[in-house]
Amino acid sequence: MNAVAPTFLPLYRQIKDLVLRSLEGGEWKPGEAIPSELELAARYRVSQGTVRKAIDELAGENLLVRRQGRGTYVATHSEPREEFRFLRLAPDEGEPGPYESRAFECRRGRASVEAARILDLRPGDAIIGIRRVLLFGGRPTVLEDIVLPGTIFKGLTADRLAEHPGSIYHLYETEFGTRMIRADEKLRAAAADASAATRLGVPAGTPLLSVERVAFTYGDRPVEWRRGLYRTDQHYYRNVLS
Amino acid sequence: MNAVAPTFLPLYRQIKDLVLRSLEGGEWKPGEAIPSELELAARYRVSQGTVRKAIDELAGENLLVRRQGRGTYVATHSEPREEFRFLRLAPDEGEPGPYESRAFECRRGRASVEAARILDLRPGDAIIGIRRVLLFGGRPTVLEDIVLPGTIFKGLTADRLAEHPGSIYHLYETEFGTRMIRADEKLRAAAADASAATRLGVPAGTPLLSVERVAFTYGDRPVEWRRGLYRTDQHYYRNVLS
DNA sequence: CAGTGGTCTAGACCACCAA
DNA sequence: TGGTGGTCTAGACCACTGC
Repeated sequence: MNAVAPTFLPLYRQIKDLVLRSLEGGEWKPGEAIPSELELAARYRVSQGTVRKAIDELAGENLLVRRQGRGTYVATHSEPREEFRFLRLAPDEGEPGPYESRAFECRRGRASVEAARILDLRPGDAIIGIRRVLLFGGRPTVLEDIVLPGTIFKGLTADRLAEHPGSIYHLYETEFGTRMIRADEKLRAAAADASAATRLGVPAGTPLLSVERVAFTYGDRPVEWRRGLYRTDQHYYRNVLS
Repeated sequence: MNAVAPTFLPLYRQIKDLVLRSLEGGEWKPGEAIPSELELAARYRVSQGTVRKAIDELAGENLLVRRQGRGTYVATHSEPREEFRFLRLAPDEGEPGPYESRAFECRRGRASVEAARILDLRPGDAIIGIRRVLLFGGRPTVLEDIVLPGTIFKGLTADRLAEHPGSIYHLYETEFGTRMIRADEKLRAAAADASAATRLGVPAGTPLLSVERVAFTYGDRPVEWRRGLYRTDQHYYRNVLS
């Protein structure tokens, strides 16, 4: 928006961009190790310290994971520590536990004007719509509507959703080569309508937490739009202000 | 909790702790500049690079602010950029604007068992309870109950709240020498009870966003507990997952 | 033991700001 | 113009991992 053109781009920033391009292009895949700092320094003709600073920033943005004595790895949504990075629901009592996802709808459609604006498409472009419920301890707790660009996620069906273990972002990553790296959320309180009430097993009118999310992949490209309705009678949405 | 005793404490970590102690002890006050990197390097008998890494971390935690060509400053809640770090309410249309705070209650009391647990006090210890409404564009939007330890905030009255411009954290900082550096929040959806409905000018039963916060000062000491009820018909709570 | 990331240093130079 | 933070280098050594 109001970004000022930098008068000067430090070397380590340029190196960071080069590494980013390799990540984006799939030269190193999620879960794999990238070359050692000394190798990268030789490749780019800079000192180890400069590579180090570039990698530091990428690790800070959760794109890479450093492991002392072993190497630096491309982050992946299959790691347990990533499991609750994008799902900030915690139970009132005890630790966040496993959940079950039940997708009850998955169909192709056309982007509305709003969906097109948000996902940077044109109205009428192919999209895929998913509706699902998340169950914690067998209890329906989250009802979600997910909208995806059809071109990227072509071939995504309810069956493939059901087959796939783990988080949906893990599926995006392994099956469609699209890694989510950041998301913006807008939270509101809303009353359950008849449909949501039925799906979540609460009376109509029950206050629910409405969570609208736009998720981005490399280069700040929006590739997922979803709206969730959360029951918050036995869970809460946790956040840290720092 | 399950932190492993580090077998080895890097030098820059020790320097960081020393700087932290000076901040905590008030050697450098909010808004002031701390000594230059070279001065600190001389004081602690380490290289500039080591001081640099320590300061980098403190700046990353929003305790210090670097300003190229000028120096490094102690962060303060009086800066505009801090204004919305702890208030994540944004209007549906337009940019976050100024708001007005009306404290309609401010009284001394005794800590309940729950308040004592959360604020690390003993039940019956002195506390101060504040109730206030935040107005955006003249419209009541947030209703908050704030609980503070009486020993730290002795002498806080409704008048002083009313006199003070800017955010309440700015007041804590300037009047009571207590700087908030981090907060945990738990979000839920709740229905407006009669009292909240009146204060916020909505029908009873209206879904509201419930935000419970525990805020911490240096050393992870909890010093504020509050619960807010947010109208979300023209505003939303923004969050970034990264 | 070899290889990786992590720390620390000393010094040079650059970009930015205030006076 | 001097002082501050910001970048970059080269090299030494330490801590951790896996073979």
